[in-house]
Amino acid sequence: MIEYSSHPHYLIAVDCIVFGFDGEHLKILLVKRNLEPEINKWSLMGGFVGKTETPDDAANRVLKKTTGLEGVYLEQLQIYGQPERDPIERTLSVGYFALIDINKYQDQLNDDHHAEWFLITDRPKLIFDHDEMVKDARIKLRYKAALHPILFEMLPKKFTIPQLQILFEEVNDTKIDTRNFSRKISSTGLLIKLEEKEKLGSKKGAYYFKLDKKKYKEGFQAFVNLIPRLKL
Amino acid sequence: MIEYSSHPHYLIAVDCIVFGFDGEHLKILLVKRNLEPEINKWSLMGGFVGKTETPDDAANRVLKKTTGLEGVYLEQLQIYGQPERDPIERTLSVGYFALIDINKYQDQLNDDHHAEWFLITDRPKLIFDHDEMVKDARIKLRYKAALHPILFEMLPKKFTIPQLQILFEEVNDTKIDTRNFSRKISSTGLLIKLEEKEKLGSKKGAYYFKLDKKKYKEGFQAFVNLIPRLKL
DNA sequence: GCAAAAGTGTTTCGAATACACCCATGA
DNA sequence: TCATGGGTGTATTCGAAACACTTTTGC
Repeated sequence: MIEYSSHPHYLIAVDCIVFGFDGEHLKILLVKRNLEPEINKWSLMGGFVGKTETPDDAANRVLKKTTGLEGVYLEQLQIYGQPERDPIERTLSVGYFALIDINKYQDQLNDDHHAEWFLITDRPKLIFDHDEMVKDARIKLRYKAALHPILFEMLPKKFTIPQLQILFEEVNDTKIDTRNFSRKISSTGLLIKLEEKEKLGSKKGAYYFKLDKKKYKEGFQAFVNLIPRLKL
Repeated sequence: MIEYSSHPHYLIAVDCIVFGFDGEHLKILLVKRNLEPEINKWSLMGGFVGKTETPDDAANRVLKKTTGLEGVYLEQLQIYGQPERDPIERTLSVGYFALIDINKYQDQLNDDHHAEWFLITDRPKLIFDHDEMVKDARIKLRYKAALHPILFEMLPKKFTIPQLQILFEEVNDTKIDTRNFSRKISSTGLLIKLEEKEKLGSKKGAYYFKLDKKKYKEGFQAFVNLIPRLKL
């Protein structure tokens, strides 16, 4: 029988950076690690890739198990493979980032899984190389969001233009001109204006919009250039 | 002692898609696989990730060993992890793509390593999921090259604007207006015009240019929008 | 009536495009 | 002298950016 005899074998893990938006700030979801080493330290949600799974499968499974989320936006970041990144045993980890609507899942999260949201700008130190992963994920999110309308994945079904703008500003760490922003967003044709108004954020109230799902799918691959000027 | 007892371990490989440009066409470098299974079939250059290596290290090593190339542009593509992608034993592979100047290395390649260049548009069927990797690499190359000046990595030290334009056209599978292209390229400030002319391609001859290395490094992260209109 | 946020319109500027002719040279 | 590819200039269009006022309504 043929075999790749002498080559070493390693554990393969996945780690998920979950981004969310609460209407004001960009946040990430963290859990307290439940195994040694580094037990009870803050960590990304991770798990090992099973025998019959692809890394994508594993990431989806881990996400479902730790957070109850299913069918969310999930994208591969890169592989992390420093030989000593896990002190116990060599483990290569495939980083993923996910985008979710915080509000939709908040209840289950707090109750069932001991996961907690942190401001992206004010989060605890994480185990292993997870801080590096978060940093990379943030850069990639920014990069991607500058060209593709993925940020809608973090908003509820109904949302207002001001909310959307704050999200863009958070992700890109910048201020955007209200008038130019709303014109640009309108020109994408991705939004459908609703009758209803949101009245919590202001006296006047802001109209709700929803995504035009069909156009969203069609236009997803198109470059849209949504950010005034991408600063790196 | 702590251990991650029961989780499965796998082989980790790297596979390199090497792009080159011969002045007329975009090409990729392939080798005949020298081990079972699929021995003597065309394949990407690959190898296993050693105990003390990162995947990046392994990719560089493989590239050096099979082609003699060192210090070339190398970027991680993604991980390929279908459980059955290698029929012998589960192996996850990290795909990389490299950009090199064909002419610089052509001699060593043919003599030492049995590697061969193929037109990207006319290449043999590859083993395992390598065709998928090539397809993905091409898309990523196009995407990246639309925003970053990476294509210079495939040109010799001295090159002409017409050569550069052909390269852009090949990568993007499109035709570009000569006048607009040269203006756009000039406006980047990345090129330095030389006295010397290239006389092989035409009677009149075309001026050689070289890269302004300093500006290239500075401007690498900046978006430059080098392609007239990116068609997806 | 006033504070606070929402919503909208115009002008300016620069980049992208479309387009056509002259130049230099070897054959 | 002519065929071949190299090199350049201009007008137009479109999108990006800068900029300020009016509207609504809860308090």
